[in-house]
Amino acid sequence: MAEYQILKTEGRAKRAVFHTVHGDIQTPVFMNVGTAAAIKGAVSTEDLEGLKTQVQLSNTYHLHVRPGDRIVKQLGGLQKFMSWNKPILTDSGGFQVFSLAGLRKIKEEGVYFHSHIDGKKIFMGPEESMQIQSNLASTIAMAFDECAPSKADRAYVQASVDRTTRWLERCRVEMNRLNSRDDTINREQLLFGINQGAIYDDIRIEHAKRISELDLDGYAVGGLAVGESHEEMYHVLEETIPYLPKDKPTYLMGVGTPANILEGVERGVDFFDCVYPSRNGRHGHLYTNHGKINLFNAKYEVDPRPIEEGCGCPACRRYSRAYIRHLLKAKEMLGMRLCVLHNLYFYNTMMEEIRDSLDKGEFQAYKKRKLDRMGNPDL
RNA sequence: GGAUGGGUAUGCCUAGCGGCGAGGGCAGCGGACUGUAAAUCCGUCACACAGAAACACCGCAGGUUCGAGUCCUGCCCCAUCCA
Repeated sequence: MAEYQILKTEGRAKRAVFHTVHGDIQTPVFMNVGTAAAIKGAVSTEDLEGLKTQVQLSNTYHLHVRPGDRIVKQLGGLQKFMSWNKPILTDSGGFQVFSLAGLRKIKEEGVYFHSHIDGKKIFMGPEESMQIQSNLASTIAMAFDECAPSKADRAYVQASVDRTTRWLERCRVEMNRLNSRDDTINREQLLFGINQGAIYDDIRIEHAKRISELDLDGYAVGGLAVGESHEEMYHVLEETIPYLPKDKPTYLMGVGTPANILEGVERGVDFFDCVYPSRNGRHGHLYTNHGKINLFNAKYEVDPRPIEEGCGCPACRRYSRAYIRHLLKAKEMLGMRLCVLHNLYFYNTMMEEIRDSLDKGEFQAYKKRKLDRMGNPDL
């Protein structure tokens, strides 16, 4: 059984440790996203060891489609498969209900997808999602939910949230059953519930109260950063998190920019994840303490400086902006790789700084300094 | 000297075969991306402009035609082959 231990608080911000069978997670933490059991951009497990990565996130839907969760199970689970012996969180497929909206139908029993790879029919309900995640043997499994678009109307959101609640109850029963089976690889697999409700405070709060009664291992706020404004997102966090269990970790799914993370920590979030550092890295957008830069821009053509002065990442320790820009323009794999390494290092380092500042009771000061230096609040 | 095939916009390649203010691609330049259908996508890429108003070049010069990038003639380049 996992233990969530709060070490320090500052306002609603929390500094904690989450003890799991796969090791401790120091929070607040940014999980590095490797959807298909790999962080895109040719990032290896060895790389991650030098990037302060604590947790990797992989995806139920994608790994079910390819290579197949049974194959991963045969090979000893995702940790062995990927050669990563630290915690892994698997997303449930709930986000694909949103992102693959054109390829699926939602029913009470679950969701019928057409595979984005070959069009094959795939059914995924709460039980299937739990079975797949159990086969993958991740440290933390996410409940199967519907991530509804932020602009969905009230009636739709209410119906969707009610269904997500029923699904959550089914997830819990199924996860308990799977964890008690002898042939389950990780019999201590944790289950996090997901709060939904778009930007309707009352639906969010009501749902938070409902799922809190289920005594799950952690609670996520989902359905944010899907079209609403930053203000709306922060408002939802302020209104909703107080109704989630204080003695369990809180996870803000799919978020976000460095500024989003600082605002999230302030409102009580422990876990974050986002494709930004990896995707933006592949696209040549680099995070620095003085704002985001686009290495494709002509002004970096003869820039001999590293991406960021003083940065300890593998890209900044050796290479110039001009060289990496050349690699990107020449479509050399190394270019993307170095950029992704830098961005992950930037994010993971920022989380380390956040934890340090919380330890010292100086989070507010740190946050202000960081945001001032980065300039653009949307970063 | 002869034969054949070509020359398409401020860079490169290419579509066009009588209605073209000329379509694509690459390169360039800029932008987007939030639990990853993304090494992707979008914009821009002579000047100007959506107007009975403009007209800067489709190797160059003529010609045929209501109308020519497209057909004809000559010339200039390029490529390949033959002397």
